[in-house]
Amino acid sequence: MNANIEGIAHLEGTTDVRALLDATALFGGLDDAVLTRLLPHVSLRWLGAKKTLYDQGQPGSSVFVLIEGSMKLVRRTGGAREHVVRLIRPGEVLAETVLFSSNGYPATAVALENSRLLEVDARQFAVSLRENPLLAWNVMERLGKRIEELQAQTELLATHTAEQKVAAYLVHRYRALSPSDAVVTRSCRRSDLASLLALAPETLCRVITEFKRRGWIRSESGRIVITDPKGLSGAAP
Amino acid sequence: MNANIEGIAHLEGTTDVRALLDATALFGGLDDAVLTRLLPHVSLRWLGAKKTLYDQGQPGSSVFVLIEGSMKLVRRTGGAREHVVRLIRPGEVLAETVLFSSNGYPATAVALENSRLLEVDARQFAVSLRENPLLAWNVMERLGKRIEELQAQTELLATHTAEQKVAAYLVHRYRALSPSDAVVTRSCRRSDLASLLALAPETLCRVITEFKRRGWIRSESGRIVITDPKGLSGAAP
DNA sequence: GGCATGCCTTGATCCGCGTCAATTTCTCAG
DNA sequence: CTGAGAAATTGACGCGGATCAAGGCATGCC
Repeated sequence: MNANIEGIAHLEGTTDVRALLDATALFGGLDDAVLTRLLPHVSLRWLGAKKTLYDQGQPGSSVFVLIEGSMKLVRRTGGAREHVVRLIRPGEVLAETVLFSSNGYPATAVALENSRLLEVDARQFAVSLRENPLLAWNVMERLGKRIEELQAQTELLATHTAEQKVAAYLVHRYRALSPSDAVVTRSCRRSDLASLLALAPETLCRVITEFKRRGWIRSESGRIVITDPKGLSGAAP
Repeated sequence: MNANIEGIAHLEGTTDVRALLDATALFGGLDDAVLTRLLPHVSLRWLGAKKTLYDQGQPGSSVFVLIEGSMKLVRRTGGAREHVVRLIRPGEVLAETVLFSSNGYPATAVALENSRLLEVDARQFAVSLRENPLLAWNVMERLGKRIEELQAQTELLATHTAEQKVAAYLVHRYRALSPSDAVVTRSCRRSDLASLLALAPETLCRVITEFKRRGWIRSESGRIVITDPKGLSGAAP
């Protein structure tokens, strides 16, 4: 029931791969011929909650599009510590960089809930890319967006205090939702969100408590509900 | 005299735009016809030290390639504070995202020393992109690399202590150099480097002093010379 | 239902790093 | 060469958030 950015919500439950492909921002609006050639190299996959889709460093042979559910990307850095890099929602693309990099998957992908994805063979994708300028353009737009997202993320980590980070994140998510509802889905654990924002779980918890006290948010069966976007925006620089 | 990643060092001083274009990773190896069509929309620009190439938010009509010199990208975030986002060296591309985004330049570009750049008209670039799959592929590779760089940057900011940040940064730069010399060029001011690593200038200074004391680096007329890469790597997780 | 395991929450403590302030060194115009 | 302004350094101090520790609350397995 959550709002899907990419407008594929109405296809929930569909198993028609072609229809699903066509509904994504990446593959939408392509010539029938292109889609037809790509189709044999696309498959629909189910993934149970907490299951790993692929591991960091593993040679990457596929690109994915999340259809339903949610996932997290985790990096194991030098130490034993692991760091959540990105949370993924329906319509978003995973492992785009595999197309160009020979270093394999840059992070480990884990399902947060039962999920459904399209798996696209990277080699065939690359072939189609060279043949089809529109597809190439779509991919470039997508990569450009990723770059902007990452820049926003770096800025978030660089400049802000704990309260500012959380406020900025919540406002960001709030803006991505339909204006009608104020629910920020929290399918990930608090500790995952904390890791994404480079905070200790305890600190995140304290900030959330404080925001509740100020009447900016409310907790509702594990989700966070934004009640005062104005107030939050005031705390996010 | 410094090592240029992109192998355009031997063209220092050249004013032959076509030769310069052909030497870049982005436009190298293209058909003559493509290059010829693009050429009228490419110009060579000089920029004095401390001069601004373009301002954040300004509608972006050009993409640039740095030929000689060095630059910094600065973002003015909500507050008055400004944050160095990226340091740019010869061969690197500036403002790639202008091709896809309608938000104008995402950051302000300032020359750190006297610099020379190629200016490519964005509109014409986009046209060539649609017509030429090889060029499109080059651009996608470039964008993919940027994404990986940004991911490394986020990780740097997220996980590490001040010492780890500096050590990781120095090691990173050291690896990008030719193995023969251990000089990390420091054409930027300390405060710029501090901002890039999200540190107070004072903190950066203290860390550098400490690293000198440990015999890992040396100062030499404003540059930092790495004397013990092993030691540094040990401090970078 | 009952127990267990893991996560969230709350409290107490500590330390790294940002801030402020004072001194030294660098840069460059004249 | 000389002086002025900016940047780099060094020191003292305080705060924000990480860490450690303990208790409350879910979820899942038998």
